Amino acid sequence: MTSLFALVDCNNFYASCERLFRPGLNGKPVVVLSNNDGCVIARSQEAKDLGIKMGDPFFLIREVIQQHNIHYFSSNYELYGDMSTRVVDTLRTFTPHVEVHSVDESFLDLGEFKFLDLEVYARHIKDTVYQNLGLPVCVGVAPTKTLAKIANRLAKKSKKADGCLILTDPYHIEEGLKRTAIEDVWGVGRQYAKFLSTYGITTAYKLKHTTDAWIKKHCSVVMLRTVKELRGEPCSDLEINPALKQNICTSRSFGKPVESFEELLEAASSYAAKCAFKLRKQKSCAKEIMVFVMTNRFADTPQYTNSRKIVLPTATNSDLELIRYTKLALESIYKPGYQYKKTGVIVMDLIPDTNVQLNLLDSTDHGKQQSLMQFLDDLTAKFGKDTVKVACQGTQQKKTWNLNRDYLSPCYTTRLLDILTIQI
DNA sequence: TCTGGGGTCCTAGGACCC
DNA sequence: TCTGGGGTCCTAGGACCC
Repeated sequence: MTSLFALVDCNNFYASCERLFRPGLNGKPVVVLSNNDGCVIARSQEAKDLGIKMGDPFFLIREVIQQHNIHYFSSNYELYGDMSTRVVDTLRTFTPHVEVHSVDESFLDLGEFKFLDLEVYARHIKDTVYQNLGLPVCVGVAPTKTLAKIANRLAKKSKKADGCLILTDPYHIEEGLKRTAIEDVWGVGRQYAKFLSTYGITTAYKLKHTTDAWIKKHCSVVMLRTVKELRGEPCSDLEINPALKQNICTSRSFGKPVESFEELLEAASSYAAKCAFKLRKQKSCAKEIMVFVMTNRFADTPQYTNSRKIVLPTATNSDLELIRYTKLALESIYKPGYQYKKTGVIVMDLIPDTNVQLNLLDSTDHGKQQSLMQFLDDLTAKFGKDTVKVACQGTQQKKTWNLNRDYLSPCYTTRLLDILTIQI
């Protein structure tokens, strides 16, 4: 009984989403920028062809952008998240066995379909997503997830494949691996690619034919799994119900440097509230909280980075509680006179919210907190985020520490309420 | 002026126990 | 003063992914 996986991957996902609602941009170069419009995180094919690289700082490529009339957007995660959900909904009409691997990639277990004409089936998936949503995807099918990744990549690159590639025939697998550079193998990062190359292992094919003993000795058990997957031996199953997160982190770089404690606290409190919201969404409570601050490592100014972890007396997912300890932590690491660039809040040691053990020395009324947060979440669901918040998150509309998002597209598919509010 | 954010998994080494 | 070895738990840090 051999296994069979499909990897469905949206092409240039963020750029494609931006283009959906601006059909005039079809065929034109488009890039999407990271938070604070810092660097390029997505490119349309035309932008790639112009030599724009992933991670290129925006300010360094301004000239190229103007010269070739490249269209650029601030990242609009509301839009991408919504489109992502719709893609997955479409994929689930093919099989319930879908692993949402990232915002633009899903694995499908096609084990039950191996007697179908896979070529036809894969193309049907691709065409259906395009018909329903207008988003182009590529489909790679193979006996393991690692091979499906490679099939998908070849499907994207090869004109002949035209977006769909079935990699099940042993001869085709070998040929595919020969055409895959070592750094393009899933699980081989920059460090290992460099290391393996020094031993002449420069392709997926050569990696596949390296002995287990050598891999174990020089690499890791993780790499060994990758090698086995290249040989067609599945080491990773579909994860349909993802495990609850073990840590949740919310952090941002500031639009402008921040010096005052008050502003830093506004930002950190907002991130703590965001963590609390994410905790409630997965029905967890945190037993520890960590707050960090850092200055701009690229700037020629005095540098300072520090963090403080606090073990909470009672596990919680309340905005108020987490903000209280965020403030304590921040007070203990804040030093005046520095230009802070970033702060963040990480909640750790998460447990199900039904397993919270009360602490006798803790005087907080947790029942009251819980109903307050439920009420707050209801308000948010009804009226949008930040309808109600804790005062130290700040009340000014435009905060100095806010993100720069100067080139934001409208949230076409969500945020109806915002649009209404503006019109009123 | 301007360089992202949010995760996972594994390993090594120290502390501690018996 | 000499002085073993194995197990567990925790933490920090590295590598990777998208």
